[in-house]
This record gives sequence, C-alpha cells and structure tokens, in this order.
Amino acid sequence: MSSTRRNHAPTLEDVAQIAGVSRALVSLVMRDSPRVSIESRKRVTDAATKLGYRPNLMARNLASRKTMTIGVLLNDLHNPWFAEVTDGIHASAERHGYQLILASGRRSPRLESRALDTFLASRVDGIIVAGCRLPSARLDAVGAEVSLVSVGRAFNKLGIGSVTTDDADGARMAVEHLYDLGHRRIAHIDGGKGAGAAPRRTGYLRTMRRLGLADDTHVISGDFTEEAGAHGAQRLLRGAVLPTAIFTANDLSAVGAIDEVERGGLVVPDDVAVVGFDNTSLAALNHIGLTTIDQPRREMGAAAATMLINTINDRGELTDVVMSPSLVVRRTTGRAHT
Amino acid sequence: MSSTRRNHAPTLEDVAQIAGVSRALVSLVMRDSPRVSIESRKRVTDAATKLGYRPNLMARNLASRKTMTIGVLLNDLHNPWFAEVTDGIHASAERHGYQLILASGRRSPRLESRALDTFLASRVDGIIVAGCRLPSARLDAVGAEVSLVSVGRAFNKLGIGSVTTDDADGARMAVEHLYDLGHRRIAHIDGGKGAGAAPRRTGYLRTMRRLGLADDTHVISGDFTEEAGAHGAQRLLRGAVLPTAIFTANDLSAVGAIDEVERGGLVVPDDVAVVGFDNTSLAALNHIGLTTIDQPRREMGAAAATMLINTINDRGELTDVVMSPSLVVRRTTGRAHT
DNA sequence: TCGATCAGTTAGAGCGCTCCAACTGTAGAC
DNA sequence: GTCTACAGTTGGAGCGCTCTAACTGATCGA
Repeated sequence: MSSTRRNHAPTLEDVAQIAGVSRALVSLVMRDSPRVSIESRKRVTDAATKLGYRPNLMARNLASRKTMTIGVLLNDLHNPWFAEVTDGIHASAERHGYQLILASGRRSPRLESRALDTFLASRVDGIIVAGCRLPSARLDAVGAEVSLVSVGRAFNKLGIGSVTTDDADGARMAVEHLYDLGHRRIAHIDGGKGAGAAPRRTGYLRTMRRLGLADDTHVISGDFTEEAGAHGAQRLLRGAVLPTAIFTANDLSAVGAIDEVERGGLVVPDDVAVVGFDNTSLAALNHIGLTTIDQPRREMGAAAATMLINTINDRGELTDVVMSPSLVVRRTTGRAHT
Repeated sequence: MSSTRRNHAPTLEDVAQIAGVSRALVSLVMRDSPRVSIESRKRVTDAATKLGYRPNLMARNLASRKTMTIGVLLNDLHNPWFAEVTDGIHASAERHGYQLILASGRRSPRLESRALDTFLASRVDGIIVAGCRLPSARLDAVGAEVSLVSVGRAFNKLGIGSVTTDDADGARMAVEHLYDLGHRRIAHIDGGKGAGAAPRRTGYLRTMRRLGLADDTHVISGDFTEEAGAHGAQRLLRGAVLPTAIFTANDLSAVGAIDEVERGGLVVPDDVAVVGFDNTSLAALNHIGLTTIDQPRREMGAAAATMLINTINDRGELTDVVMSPSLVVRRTTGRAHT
C-alpha cells in the first residue's frame, strides 16, 4: 500500500480549527455564501488549500437532503446514439449546476433495473433513461419516487416525461424519399420491441398504403443490431421478388443490410437503395455515407435534462415532447433503375 | 408536481418501529448479517417491504467510510473502444460487488479534471481512467488520495497502476504484415499526443528501420480522429511519391484515410493498403472490413478493475500490466501491386 | 447451584456536513 | 443616549446510517 495515502481526509472541523473560525463559517465559504467577510473567506480558503480539504459529498448530500446529481441510464454504450444524447444531457445539466452519474444497462433489462435501484439508493434528484427497455410498470414505480424522463421512447403517462422524435413521420420521410426516386418495392427491416421501433413500423406501413403500395409492403423483423440488418437483407435477397429499396429501423441495421446486399453481388444504391434511421456518427462516416433520418440527438438529450431539472425545482411539469426528424440524403439512395 | 411523490423516504428508524426492534437490528438485517434470528429477520424484511424501505447510500457510506464504488473516467463516449473497455470493467466490478459510476471527459482535459474532482468528493474507493489525456502530475495528485489505474496509457510510476497493450509491438506487427505483402513505402498517420500514440509511432519507426526501409519512413501527424485520418491521407496523395500502404494510429483514422483514398480515385487495398489499430467494433463492421491490430479491450478493462479492487482491499499492488496485441487481417490489405 | 458461554439484541456515539435560531458588534436614526 | 437594523458569525441539532461494547437470557458443564 502506498504509505503516502492519507488515512483520514481533512474535514470541515480541521479547516475551521486552522482558520480559527467555526464549522458553520467554513461551510458557508465552501458554498460561496455572499454573507462572509472578505478576510474570513480568505482565512478559510487558505486553510482549506493548505490542508487539501475537499468537501465530502456524502455528508453534504445527507445533510442537505439533495444531491444535485441526476442519474442517466444508457441502454447500450456501443451505439453512438447514446453518446450523442448524453452530450446533450451533459450540456444542459452543466448549465444548471447538476452532475451526472452514468450507468450502462448493457442491453439487459435486469442490469437496467439494478442500475435504477442504485440511482434510487443514491437519492439522485432525478433520472433520465435513454432507449430503456424496462417494462412500463417498473418505470412507473421508479417515477413515483423520483422525477423521471425517458428519451427515445414515449410513455404518455402522468409522472413520466419523455422526449422522442416523431418516429412515424421519420418513417414517412424515408418512404417518400424512396418513392420520389422511383422506388416502389420498398421493404422494411424493423426494430422489434426496441424503443421507437413500433411507430417507425407503423409509419412505414401507413405511408406505403397511402402511396398505393400496400401490395409492395414487406416487413422483416429485426432488433436494431447490425446482425439483424444483415439477416433481414439475406431473407430479402432469397425472396421471390427483390425489393429495389430497404428502409431499416436504425443505422446499425442499415450497415448490416448494405453489407449483405453487396456480398450478394449487388450494388448500393444502383441495385438496392438503403435508408437508415438516427443519423448517428456511423451514418456520417464518409466511407459509409448512409442516407438516413436525422434525430436531433443532442437537442433531445438537452431537452430531457432541462425538463427534468425544471420539474425537480418545481418550475415545470413532466410532459411528452416530440421533436421533428429530417431526411439526410447521402450516397446509399439513388434513382430506381428497375 | 406529482402529489404521489413521497416527501420523506422511510428510514431505518421507521422500519425498526414497525418491526418492533432496534435500529441496529434492522441495519444488521439490511446487510445480511448471519447473527440475526430467522423470526427477527422476517419481521424486519416484512416491515421494510411494507414501507418500501430502501437504504440510503449516502448515510451508509458516510457511516461505514467506504462506498464500494469505483469511478470510471471515459475520455470519449463516441469511440467504441471505451464502451468495450467499460464492459470488461463492469464484469470484474460486478463479480467483486463493486458499483461503477461513469463520467465522460468528452475529449477535454478540463472536463476530465472536473470529473476526477467529483469522484474524489464522492469518496469513491478507487478510480479507473481510460484513454485519459490529463498531465501526469494531475494524476499523481489524484493517485495520492485514492487508488488509481489507467487503461490505455502507461505511467510507470509508483502509486498509479496501468493496463496497456504493447503498442510498439502492435505497430511492428502492422508494418511486418505490410512488408510481407510486398509493401515498402509504408506511411504512418499518428495519434499525436493521444494515449498510446507515442509507442505506436516509435514501433513503426523502429520496425521500418530494421527492415531497411528507413528511407521510406513517413510520419504524418494526426489525433486519433476520422478527420485527421482523412487529412493525413490527403497530404499523402498530394505528395511526390505515393505510399503503397498506410498504417494509422487507430481505427477511426483508418476509416477517414480509406475514404480519402477512395475519393481520390484509388482502390483499397489494390492501390493503397490500410491497417488500423484497436480492432474496435468499427473495424469489425463488415462493410468496412478493416485490417487492424487487436487490443484485448474487455480483458484490459477487467484486468484494470481487478487490480484496482485487489489494491483497495490490500490484497495486491498497483503494477503496470502490458497485454499482447494481435493482427487481424480483413479486406483493407493485400499484395502490393507496385 | 453457580459461573461460563454464546446467540441474539441494543443503546449510544459517531460519520462530515447543513441549517436554523440566536448571538455579537457596529452603524445609523432619532 | 437608546433603539433598531443589519452584516457577520456561531453553537447545536440533526441527516440516516454503521459500529462498538455492552447487555439479556438461555444453555451447559461441573
């Protein structure tokens, strides 16, 4: 063991003693209270730096009954979407003086649930769940104890806020974009039970019907992974009638699908066009150049954090915010040649 | 505000009162002490579930003077490397009963430093920094207060542990692989001051020299980003003598470089071969198929966590662990045609 | 029968901080 | 000169828990 490691970190008491003032005064200085004289302040800060004093958050939070931190539950650290949403949360939280503690659910509802327990035990002031797969009832229970906002999945329930993109409308844009390029046989590889998958699927179906393409409708089930995209594309390639375009539930699946299509000897976008969803950094990689539906990920994160913080401070209500998606055209879509 | 939100969470005291026992007994039950009678245990747990009691971690940690949590500082949530290392840390921490709190440095030393302050204020039992860019002196100061392990960057200092890959050896493998394929003019787009960049650069230089290619040596400065890769490739394409192969400091740069090469009308790997470093999920995307140097990312994370936890419990020392890289050949390298 | 032993339980003193009410002393009002 | 006002400071009670030492009855051997 490092013998240089301090056994007992200095406390308020120690600082007070050195500075020759009361504990309460040191506490005031530490919290930047305006009603401390200049000289007292200096004596205290001098003593504090001399000792290397650092307020103990546990004690502070226990005494003040608030933590100024919000817990953020990320479903999957591997998907860039979460990193981008987190950036937005970070920005807003920082502006309001809140800290973040992150937890990864690693795509497992069990771990997600455990992380929420930890948040509750730590008495965070609020919780944001991103792309969470937990059943609604579980979130209700959590929401009853602390303010909670969900990003990427709507709940439309009192007591739980949400920030989502209009997924159905995004799907509409994707389909219409392909339609405008002359595509008719447009298939959809969906996201199964993942956050936002259902409305994207419905949006696809509805738009196809409206465009008179009901007979060309084809939904293949997936789960937001690259593998699901590849597998879905494989099934399409084996089918009797090849689609001229594929709309996938997210970017990762799109990448998987593209690969499988190319592996089958076809060219994207000439033989098969592909549209993703999310516009993550993955889609933006020039080498991939994926046409996709943009979600304002940073803004969504920021909106969620702001709503949460306002609620915590009784300056607002938890609501369901829906943001607008937009089409980003890159190189995986082009005129239909068939 | 939700009127259903409980104003005061139930405490040990409340549970004790309902169960008709002392506070201390409830505390024992909550910590699964073996010396509580079956019936007492039942009365307490019944009372606890009835009240929806949840131990307050702040209070517990304050009283017990340990937190059973380790702080993990991730430099960049956007780079898949960090997600993969975190998976390993998670696994080990879980096995030892430790919790994780994550923080993102967002590629900014200032934010990294602030996150470390929060960790210290929260009195975490130990800290793991991944890909950290903070100056050595700052980490020394932190390491003096709490056990600290760095992943991806070695310090070779007492009081700071590290888990790294043999970056120089990885670079050797990359260069030798290209050499074996007949390449001679092999350029390197480096990672500047990023973690691990220096040994990779030296490894490249040394190997080139050993292979008698000192005159073909060409280092272009970069910073581990896609843009740096693209920019580096651009400079190479404009140069008098085109290299037949590029070895980049990491996968992200490799992707940027490939794109720029293809944009210049050249074909990878026929005209220019490319080797990355890290073997992140990005390289593994079939659509990219990047030949790269694999780091055992999960293992590195797990090793760091295990070392840290052992140190915390006085069962081990902080050391510098170096893991072995390995070559993963995919589709961005092939025989030299020139 | 008596003390020793032991399982089970408890009171009480903290952990390091915040918050409140109360205090001190100086300045200004009259 | 007294009274109020106010800036600056303080003691002490608590936040919800853990931990130590001590306590209470059984149980048991001699």
